[in-house]
Order: sequence, then C-alpha cells, then structure tokens
Amino acid sequence: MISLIDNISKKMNTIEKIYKKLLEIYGPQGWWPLIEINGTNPTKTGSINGYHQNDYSYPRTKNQQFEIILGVILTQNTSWPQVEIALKNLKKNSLLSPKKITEKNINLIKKSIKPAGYYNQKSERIITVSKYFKSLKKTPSRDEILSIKGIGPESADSIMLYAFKIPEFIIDAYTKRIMKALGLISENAKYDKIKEIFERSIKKDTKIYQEYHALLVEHAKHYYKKGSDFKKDPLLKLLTS
DNA sequence: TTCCAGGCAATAC
DNA sequence: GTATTGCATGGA
Repeated sequence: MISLIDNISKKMNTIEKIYKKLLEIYGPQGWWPLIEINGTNPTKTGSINGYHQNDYSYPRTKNQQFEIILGVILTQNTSWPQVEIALKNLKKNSLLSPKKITEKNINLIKKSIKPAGYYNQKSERIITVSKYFKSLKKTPSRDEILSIKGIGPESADSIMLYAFKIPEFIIDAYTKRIMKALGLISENAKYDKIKEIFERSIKKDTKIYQEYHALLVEHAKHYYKKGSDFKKDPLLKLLTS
C-alpha cells in the first residue's frame, strides 16, 4: 500500500526535497543577521548576535535596511565574522546611515571596514551605494541596483531579497558547489541558469527564498569547505533513495 | 607558511 | 563570449 506521504514525496521535486531536508536538519536560520538585535542564537559561528529565527519581519527600520546593504558589500568574498567587526566599527564611528556615510571622510570608512578586506574597493562601493540609497524614493528594480558599480548578480539578489523582501533567489559559491556535487548542474553552469532552476522549482515566496539560501550556506559550512569530501553530504543519500 | 572566505570589475584571449 | 587576475584581511 502506498501511503499519502510516499505519494507526496514522489511528486515533490528535487529542489523542494533538498529544502525540506535542510530545514529539518538545521532549522530556521534567521537571516539576514543584524548587529542591532539582541542575540538569539549564540551557537552560530562568528555571530555575536543579530539572528532572528522564525521572524521574517526584518528589516524594520531604514537603518536596518541600510545595514543589510552594507553587509552585502562587505561580505563579498569575505567571511561573516570579519564583516561583523567592520559593521561594529562603522556603528561605533556613527557611520551606519546613508546620510552620515556620505558626509564623512573616506579614510574613516576605510579604517572602519579594514577587517573585512578589500577596503579600497569596498569603501568606494559603500559610498556609491549610500548616495544612491539616500535619494531612493521607492523599491528599486533588480536591474537598477545591478547597474551600480560594485553590485554584481549575487549582491543584487541579496539586496533585493533581504533588504527589500523581493523574491529573487540568490546563487553564491556555496550553492554552486552543492549543486555540482549533487549532479544537478554542469561544471560550467552560469549564474542565471542556476537561479532559474531554483525559481522554477519552488514557490515564489520571499520567506522561503530567504530561508533556503541561508540553509544552503549553513549546509555548505558543514560539508562543502574547499578541500573537504563532498561524499559525506547526507543530501546525496536523500537523492538516490 | 599557505590557503581560504556568503564577489566584482578590468583585462586578456 | 569566456578565462584570468587583482583586490586584502584575519582565521584555520
């Protein structure tokens, strides 16, 4: 006898299956972390506070929205703990608002964000984005922010999804690595192609997109660090069973 | 010491 | 159009 559960699981596509499994393993992630929120999950590596599991109401203020945008730029090819230090420095120097950051000396910005690396490039990018954000009247389109120098596809999608709550699926290095290991994409699959696979497979929903991306990052930190053995990934068994 | 991290733009072919 | 390179810090 085929149970209802079996039927559902057979109909469920691979991308949905992975999402359910990851959520089951790790639970809700509470992204995007904000330094202003009191800590709810002290176990998260590198995080002092700011995660908000099961609460999708953030950002609640313009400054939180701005902080997310700066975090997106600062985390380009950089680990989150370093970004957190940079954000705290910016806050300490009263630079966590678009108005203030465009008024202050670039050297103070560079000094603040130095722990996050690439500080010459990132300071320019932060100033450019701050000027743009300061004069922003309504939610921008993806293409609009993608045209800003220093904002590529991943940063654009991250800003849309976490700062503006628009459902754009984010593809990052971890996501690519996982998808390749599972045999779901080819070696040279391009950003837009991978994004399409996810967006075609799951409900177009901001909360799900936010959660799924965060779960993929968390999962990758367990099984997909460079040089580690992908074959230990429990998702491999999930897909072959 | 060497390698890597929640990319991106410029340049080379 | 696709591949390579520079950007930079701090942790593993």
